Amino acid sequence: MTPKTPSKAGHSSSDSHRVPMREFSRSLPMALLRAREAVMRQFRPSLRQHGLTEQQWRILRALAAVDAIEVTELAHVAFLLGPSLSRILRDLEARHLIERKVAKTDLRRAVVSISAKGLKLIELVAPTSEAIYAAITRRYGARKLAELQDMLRALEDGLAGLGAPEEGGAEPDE
Amino acid sequence: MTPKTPSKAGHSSSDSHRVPMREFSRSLPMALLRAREAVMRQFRPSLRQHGLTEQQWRILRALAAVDAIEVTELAHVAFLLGPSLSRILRDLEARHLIERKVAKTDLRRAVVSISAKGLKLIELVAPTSEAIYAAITRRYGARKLAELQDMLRALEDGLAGLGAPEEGGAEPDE
DNA sequence: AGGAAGTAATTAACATGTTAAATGGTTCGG
DNA sequence: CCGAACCATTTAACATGTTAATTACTTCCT
Repeated sequence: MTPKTPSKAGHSSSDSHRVPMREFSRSLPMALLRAREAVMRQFRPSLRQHGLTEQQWRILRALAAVDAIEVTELAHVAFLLGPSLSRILRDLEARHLIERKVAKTDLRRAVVSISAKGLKLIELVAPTSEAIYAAITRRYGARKLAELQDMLRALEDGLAGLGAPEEGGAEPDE
Repeated sequence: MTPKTPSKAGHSSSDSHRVPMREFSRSLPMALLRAREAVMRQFRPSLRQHGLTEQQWRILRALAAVDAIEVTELAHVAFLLGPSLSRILRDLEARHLIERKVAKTDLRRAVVSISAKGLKLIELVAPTSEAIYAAITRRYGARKLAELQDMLRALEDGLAGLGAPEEGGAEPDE
């Protein structure tokens, strides 16, 4: 039925050119990407049904947990770069899901908060989202999931200062 | 150092609005995203120095491992969606890093292969890339790294058929 | 005070992610 | 042999990732 038979178009592992490199499917970035995609694939349809992208949902959730927050701090919390955040906030504000005002003490800073409409949307989406998360947890095992998260955090922390030049410390040579 | 002192702007955990939701920083998608970003942050500067994006590098590496490959299969291997791959192949071909020709047996299919120039570029970048990977492995521990990869693959496999409707097979109930 | 340097946010420009639609080619049933 | 259904690839349209440049405001130094 499915003519999905590979093993054609030439040969299996024809290394006519061969550079000494990792097998690629075994690379850590690829493994992380694939795992994350497998997870997000579960959530995207539900979010899309409510007109939200993954990043917009991240922002709303972050806002729902606080009274108000400055843009820079929001970028940090939601793990988004400034330019992305800027565009998304413009859009969410136009949809009246958030509110924005300038800080009184520093006119450069903007303070963002979620609106009543935004809260209503969250309350609408949250149950499905939590159900999906619960299903994933059941499938993978709560214990194992916690362990995975620990290992991911350890990886992140371990790499925190590898190629990143320490500010305040002179770089030996160059 | 880091004036990352929260606990201002009102209060610490001001739950003026509170929706029953996971703490967010503890969400699996976020953990995977952060970990992957920490890893990629190590590679990007080197790739950028050679005028390559992460995805372009993925494609060149995949091509270096085979003689030739069809576009659909390449998309699968490099974990890219069709439209992205289409654009990138156009660009790489214009830079003469790859070559493309139509399949003789099926005029719809295109067959792609790496060029001599592309191979030279890979040989130029690979040493640095491998050195970075080695540094990460040392930092995190080879054993632990292998374990992490196993857990990531298990997660991916476990989620393979959760929300995806099985074609031809009825979904029992859970 | 006043200009140099620094900072917060946005804008610009290009590359990719994501879904839908279009294009060109193939296969199959009648 | 012809059209319907199907398939591989590309194009379209919009949202985000990523780095550099701008803009507006603030601080600091003399």
